[in-house]
Amino acid sequence: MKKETRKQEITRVAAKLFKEKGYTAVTMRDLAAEMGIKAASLYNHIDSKQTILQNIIITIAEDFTNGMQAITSLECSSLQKLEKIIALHIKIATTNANGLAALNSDWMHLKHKLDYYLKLRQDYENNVKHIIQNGIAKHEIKNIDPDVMVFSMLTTLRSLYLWIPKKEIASIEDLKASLTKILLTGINK
Amino acid sequence: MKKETRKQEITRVAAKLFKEKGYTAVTMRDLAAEMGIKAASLYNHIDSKQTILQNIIITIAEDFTNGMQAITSLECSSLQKLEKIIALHIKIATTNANGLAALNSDWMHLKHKLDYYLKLRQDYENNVKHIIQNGIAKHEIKNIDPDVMVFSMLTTLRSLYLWIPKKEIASIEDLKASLTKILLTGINK
DNA sequence: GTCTATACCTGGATAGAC
DNA sequence: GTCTATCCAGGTATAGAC
Repeated sequence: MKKETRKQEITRVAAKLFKEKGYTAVTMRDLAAEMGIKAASLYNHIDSKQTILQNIIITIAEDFTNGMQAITSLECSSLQKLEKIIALHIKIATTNANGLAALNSDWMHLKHKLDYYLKLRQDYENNVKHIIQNGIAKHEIKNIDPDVMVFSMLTTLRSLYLWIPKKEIASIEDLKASLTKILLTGINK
Repeated sequence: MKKETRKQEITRVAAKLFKEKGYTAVTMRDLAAEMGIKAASLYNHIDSKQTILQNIIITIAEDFTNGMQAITSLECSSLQKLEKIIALHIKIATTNANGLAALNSDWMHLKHKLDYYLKLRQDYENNVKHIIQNGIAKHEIKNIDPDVMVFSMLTTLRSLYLWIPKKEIASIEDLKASLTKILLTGINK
């Protein structure tokens, strides 16, 4: 593990504050105080508040895109692919819960890269939908409105960042098992 | 339907803007412009930006609390109660999607009533959990970690406001049916 | 009920010393 | 790499005329 650069440290601390109060409500003075320095000093390491947000969000969005690319190229059933998607979300939520919060709550405050983000997000959703549609066609998945399935599954997975930090590390595997059961087989006995 | 007061109109328009940009990013000038008046004029009808947020959030939180109270006092199975909860969320999301957005994204910016809101929210979650635990005890519901079930179900339902405005009014009943199937019986055939 | 004018404060960001 | 000092834009809110 390489030593964290000052820029990375700022990005990490910013993500934590963004999660607590939201991008707009966090001031550069707040961020500086949390780092133990003055606001002006931040600008030796970063260009602007906006680029901090950009770095946080785009990094994660690309992580999801890469993860999805790996999954779609797998030779396996639709249900197995959905399982891999659940695992992908759990992994990213475990690694970077604060960044995910910013992605989920503050993406609309992106400036230059807003369109790029929206495209990555749309592509990702389309991929999930295609997997589900394939599963329906192959009679692996119940014939329910695929849009509702995508919505239900992705909103749960996208909210994991709210929840995972409260769990013990050891129980992440349990969470994965429970969540897979709930999302893929339902709770009705 | 009574005619909307100016205060109600401000609250409604504010909720719409809060949904788009978040509470902190919306200025009183933005709100005034959307109303076609000047910022100073708003203060003849409302006390502060903060009380607008408060009115939006607390009204909805109390709607949920009242709805839950009605459900818990019903004499029916746990699954039927969960179905009623789904219906409650769909109803409120249909009636007031913008207000729900503020509740979900901006509750942390409440000042005086933050603790009150958090209590209502916690009580609500506890009620859902008890219903599920009862269902497990009576073998109506699979024996999966009830916390994960509550999380999965409520995060989906809490996000409905993002989704319902995109649907046709006529398809709300379809949505309810699909969502009930997905949340209560899963998608695995 | 809305306006203009304005008070007062806090935000992001820069300049230049150390 | 961090500091102090500062700029200036834009925020909430009030006073008082119409």
